[in-house]
Amino acid sequence: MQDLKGCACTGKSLPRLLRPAILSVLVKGGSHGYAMIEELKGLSVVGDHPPDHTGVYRTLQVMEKEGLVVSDWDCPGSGAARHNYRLTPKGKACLERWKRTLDEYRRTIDMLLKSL
Amino acid sequence: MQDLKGCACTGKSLPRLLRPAILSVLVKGGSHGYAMIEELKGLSVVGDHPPDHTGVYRTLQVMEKEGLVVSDWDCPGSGAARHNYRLTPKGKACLERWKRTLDEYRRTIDMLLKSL
DNA sequence: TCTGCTATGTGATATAGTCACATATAGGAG
DNA sequence: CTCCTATATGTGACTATATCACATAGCAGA
Repeated sequence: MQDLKGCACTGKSLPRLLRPAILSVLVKGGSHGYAMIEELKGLSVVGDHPPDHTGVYRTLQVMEKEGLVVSDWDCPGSGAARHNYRLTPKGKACLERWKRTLDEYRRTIDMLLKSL
Repeated sequence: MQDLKGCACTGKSLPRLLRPAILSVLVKGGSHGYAMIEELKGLSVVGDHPPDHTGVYRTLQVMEKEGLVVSDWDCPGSGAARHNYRLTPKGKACLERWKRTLDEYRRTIDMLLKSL
């Protein structure tokens, strides 16, 4: 399959949840940064503490360099131009890998909670 | 109670799991770095990927500066000297806070898994 | 003496996320 | 026309967390 070595989705570096959250929005169809930020507010990553918008834009840039997403410019007749993102096959593979990783996280957190 | 503002245990900065893992070992009784590392191998934070030992020592130093743990030197007749750590009341408060935070993480991860 | 286990640590680097700040279009209120 | 709000995107500097390479020291057994 794809080369995911060193990618955060392998769980190598106990990641935060921004990357899988972005992937979960994109898998439902292409979208742009601002719309994702609005959706992530609804998802509410821990309490009422949505992720910083700069982190979302920056993560999208990094994910594009890594080949997980591709983008094109959407210049509507009215309103600000926007960057439209779509998942690549590599991005979909990354997403599948995240399912396992998140499941492992959940089990680890369960173990921790039991021993606290 | 204690001033935990800005402390990672409030969940402010989607943390990794090293701090609560260390607290979970210490709450069972005082211990030293090496023993904690051995226990954390058993806990296996994600797959078979135990935390780096330098991170544990460094985190303990930081936690001592923050007043979550206190230490004294244990110089046994034979073997290398070791740093013995115990939880402080502030450390116990931090631990209690972590329970809520970890529970929130688990719920967030559950939500994410459902939407992937 | 050499190896391995116990036990502790520093220096440099990498990664992830936050805070303050900057830019631009467009619509409505005053 | 100006100000405010919403939409939309970003950079620079900083902080927090974790990893990699490397260093040290006691003691036990081959």
